[in-house]
Order: sequence, then structure tokens, then C-alpha cells
Amino acid sequence: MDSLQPSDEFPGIGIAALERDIGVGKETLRVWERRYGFPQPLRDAFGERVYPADQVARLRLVKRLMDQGGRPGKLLGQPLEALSAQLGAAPESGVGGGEAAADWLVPLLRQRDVERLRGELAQRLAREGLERFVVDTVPALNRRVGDGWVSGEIEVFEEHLYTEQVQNLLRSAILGLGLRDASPRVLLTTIKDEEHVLGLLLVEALLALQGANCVSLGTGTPVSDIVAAARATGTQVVALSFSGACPWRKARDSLTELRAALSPAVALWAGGAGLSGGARKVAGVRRIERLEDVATALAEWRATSA
Amino acid sequence: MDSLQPSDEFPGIGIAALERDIGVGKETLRVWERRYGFPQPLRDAFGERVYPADQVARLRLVKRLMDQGGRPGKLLGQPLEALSAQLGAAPESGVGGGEAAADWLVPLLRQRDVERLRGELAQRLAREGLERFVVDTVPALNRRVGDGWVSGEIEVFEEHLYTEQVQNLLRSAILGLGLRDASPRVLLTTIKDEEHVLGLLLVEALLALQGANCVSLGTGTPVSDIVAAARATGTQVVALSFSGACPWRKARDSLTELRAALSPAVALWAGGAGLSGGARKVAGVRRIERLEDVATALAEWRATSA
DNA sequence: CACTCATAATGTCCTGGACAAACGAATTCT
DNA sequence: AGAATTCGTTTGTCCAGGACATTATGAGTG
Repeated sequence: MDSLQPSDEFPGIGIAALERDIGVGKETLRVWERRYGFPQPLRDAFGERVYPADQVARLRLVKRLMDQGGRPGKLLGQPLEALSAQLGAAPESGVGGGEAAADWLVPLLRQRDVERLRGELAQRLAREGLERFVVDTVPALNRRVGDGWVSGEIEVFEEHLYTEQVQNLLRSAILGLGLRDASPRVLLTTIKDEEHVLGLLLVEALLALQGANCVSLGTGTPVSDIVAAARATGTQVVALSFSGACPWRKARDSLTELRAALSPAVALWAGGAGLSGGARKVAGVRRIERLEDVATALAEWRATSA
Repeated sequence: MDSLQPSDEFPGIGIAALERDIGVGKETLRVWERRYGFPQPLRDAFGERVYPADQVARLRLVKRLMDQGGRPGKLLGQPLEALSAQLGAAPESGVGGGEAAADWLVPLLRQRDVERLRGELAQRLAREGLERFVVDTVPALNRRVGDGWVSGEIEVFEEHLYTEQVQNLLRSAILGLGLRDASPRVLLTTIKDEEHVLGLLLVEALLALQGANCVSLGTGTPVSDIVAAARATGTQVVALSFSGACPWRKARDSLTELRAALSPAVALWAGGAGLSGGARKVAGVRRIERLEDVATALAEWRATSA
């Protein structure tokens, strides 16, 4: 709505609006300008920064690539096309195309029509079944929403709206499965400072579908709390999810620490885009590459423990 | 969790944490310190501000009173007791006590137990019926949540959680009423920069309950869009909600502008705490003082138009 | 390959100055 | 009386440039 004006007569947006739009603090934006020479906003009649639409678009790409592990020093020098190319290459869109276009999604988000959004999602879930919904559809929709943000079609707020609805739906679906006493008992969570919740829910759904007894601690659990909870609940498997935003090393260190603190009898599983980069393996940690492998890991565990 | 440490060994929190906790920007916090001498944080080994728990508590009260129209120049000089007294006096807790204590609410929020929160709310709605729920219970719960934040029992995030669930519940209750073709057709919204949504939903519920045909545009609609929407949907009544945070003059000006732009045949209703202060009336605008008056206004409209 | 350490990159915090927009009170108009 | 206008004051946000803690990178080593 704001950022689609091409030029002429609408010079651009202020630094506060940019902070909201991109999700990068004012101080950081000013430092980028000082250090890397980009962005290079115009100035209004009173010396305040005014960011034209093309710079905003470029910044959106930069932010996106940074969330996937890119670094400002490299990214801020590149022109728009180069960034676009990088973004197109990176996402391991992987095997399934999932839902091809999902063009119904963006308009619904822009209108903030929560009811119909929920309806459409629920309909797809019912039609495809929980497994395909989780493995194919949700990842495809996530991609669509992410792309929509990059291109300026939708705002962060609307992205939250989407996440919220998918969460609601998955939670009630999981609750509906209602298997309480099956084995193994799996503890799901993410480490401290890792707030991405969707991946966790997807895994929980897949596990619940196979009859596992899931206990989710939500996001951002410190290692010590994970250990305590695992002991208290008699957990047999601890499963962690790491989003793309989570730095390489931190993931590795948390896993090492957790592995040491946890009883050797408890299995430790780790998955998510945050592990794709460097560190391949930590001793005693079962790596889960893709959502499809969740079922495999579970089957293996059952075979081993029997 | 953070701010409950009394002193000794835990000196306090940093400025970034304070910004999150209180909802006031870092720059503003620094300027308050410079201008009014409060807050006056300690400094850590490296010269960075550290806010002890008592100052945080006092700031929470200040912020609360500012949201009700207070001004920093006056508030920041007062000691904690004076602020407390003011807060106790101000809220027009009005007639109904609503739910006396609602002590079940805060623990649920702290545990982030969304499922049970929803359950408890739904149960009360079913027991009391929509009207009493909207007029008595929800305002009482709002107050409880607000007080919980002031006292540091719950965090902003948990406040959002609460709002979200009440919204869900009310929306589906309204949808469940399912009256589509009754008269009048009422357009509900708030003006630009006014994001408070709960008041709007309460009014919508009451109107729907009386068989009005409600169309909600959500929050933050610019005047021109309101006019366009009113024309497009053949609206007979436009109802606006103004929260306590909305400044006096802005509310008045919006109403004046809207009244001028709207067809004279369309009624204009305005309500909410934002109008309590100064400007008593704008010509051609029906003022709605309390939730109970919604039904009255509707009855009047029907009498007049018949 | 996986680990360790020095160097470079990066975000956040600091001070102090400036001004536009919002406000309150006193005044005039109806 | 109550509404509009005016004007000095209050208040949030912006700017510049400097500093440092933290974290990543990459070369060298087991």
C-alpha cells in the first residue's frame, strides 16, 4: 500500500516506517549507511532520511538473505539482480512442489480475512489429511508468504496472522489425535533465543500421527530447563528444531551441552534449516534432514528399543 | 521472572529489556532521564544503563497513566505511592463489578496455556450469555490483565495472548448469530493510527445481538476509505471506537471530517474512552458513553427511521 | 575432516543537540 | 456557557560520530 508508489510525487518512507517494514533497527540502518554506503536515503526538507521505494525493495531482499545466514558486509554491496539470483538459488525448495501457486493466500492476508483464511486452511487439511498437509502444503504456503513479504505484497503483521492460523489449526489437529500413552515419550522444543515455532509444530504433528506421546515446551527453552523437564516427565526422546536464522555454532554448542547433560538413555534428535550449513554431526545426536525423515527416525527408535 | 528479584546480586535490567518490558523507546527513556531526572539507572562496569527493579515498577505505573492521558512531565516526578493512588482513582470501573477477582486468568496466561484459556472463556460465555459476557465480564477481565501488567505479573506478550483469544471467541460468537439482512447496516471501524480492536468487537457483538447487520473494517481505516466503504456497502450507520490512547483533538477532527464527507442520511456514532476528556460533541455525531448505551442508540435509530 | 585462535565484522550503546508536532491554558467569538 | 483560535511549552523523534562487546571467519594444526 505504501511502498508500491514508483517515484515522482511520493519520495519515500521515513526511517521509523522502514524499521517497522524491514525489521531492522534505526541504529543499525544508520550504521549500515555510514559503513557500507547502502542504503543511501534522500533527505527531506529538514534533513531527515527518506528511503525511496527501490532501496526499500533491495533492503527486503538483503534482510531475507540475512535470515538465511548471509552477512551485511557482502550483501549490502550487491545490486538488486544479484540478490534476487541468490535468493532464487538458495531455498532448498526440495522435492515436493506442494501447492503450486497458492494464489488464494495473499489476497486473504491482505484483506485480513481471518475467518476465510482459517476456512481455506481447514478445508485443505481435511482434503489432504494431516500428513500431506504438514509435509507438502504448509511448507509451500510458508514459501509463498515469505516471497510475498520480500516482494512487498504483504506486511510482517500479515505474516504473523498467517502463522497464528496455521498454529491454531495444527494444534487442534494434534489435540484431536488424542493419543496419550503411546511410546516413545518425546519432548519437543527450541533452544533459547530461537522463537520459530512452526517447524516444531510440524514435527509434533508427524510424531503424533505415528502414535508418539508428544510433550511440547514451546520455544526458547534454556538447556537447563530442557534437562529438568526431560527428567521430570520421563522423556525418552528430546527433539530440537533450529530455524535458518539460528547460527551454525550456537546450534552445535547447544547440542553438545545438551547431550552431555542428558541421560545417555535419552535420544536426542535435531532438525531444521539451521543445521544445513556447516557442522554435520554431533556425537550422539540423530540428525533429521527433512520432514519426511521424522517417521523414519521414529521407526528406527522403535526397532532399536525393542 | 526477570523483574521480581528484589536487589542484591541482581542489579537490574538493560535498556533494551526495559524497552520491551515497558513499551517505551530507548531514545525516549534516555531523554526522560536527561530532562526529568527519572528514571536514574545505575551503570554497569561498562557505562551502560542498568535499571533496578523499583524504577521499573514505577515506570510501569507511569506508562499506564500515560495511556490514560497523563503526561510525562507531571508523572515522572511523582513517587510510587502517588502514582498508585492516581491509578486506583482513575479507572471508571463504573457500575458492574463484573467478575470479582478472576484469579484463574493470570496463572493461565503465565503458563501460556492457550487451550485452557480458551476453554475458560468459552465456558463463561456459554454460562452468562453474550450480552452479559460483553458488558460485564470482558471489561472486568481487561482490567485484571491491565493490572497484572502494571504489577509485573504478566508480560506484554501474554497480554496479546489474552486479547487474541477474546477476539477469536467473540468473532465466532458473532458469526454464530448469523443475521445477515436485518436493518440497519452498520459499518464499524477505528480511525488511522488507532489499533485498539477489542472495543470495536464488543460493540459489534452487542449490535449483532440486536439483529443489526454489521460490517467491520478492522482497525486503522483512513477517513477516505471509510467514506468509500460506506458508499459501496450501502451503510446506514457508521460506528467509530476511540481508545483512551487516542488524543482529544485528533478524534474530534476525524469526526468532523468524516461527518462532512459522509452523506447526511448516514448516521455517525462515536464511543470509547478517547472521547471522555474534552470535546463534548461534534454536530451530527451520536455520542455513545457506555456499552450499555449501544442498544439504546440502536433502538432510537430504528424509531427515528421508521 | 574437526578443532583452536587471532583478526575482522557487526550490532548496540553512549552523549548532546535540534526541531516539528502535540498539548494546555488563556483568550476571543457565538 | 460552550466552541474555536492563538501562542508559549512540552515531548517524541531524529541526527552525528565515537566506542566497545560480541560473534563470525579463515588460516593453521591435530
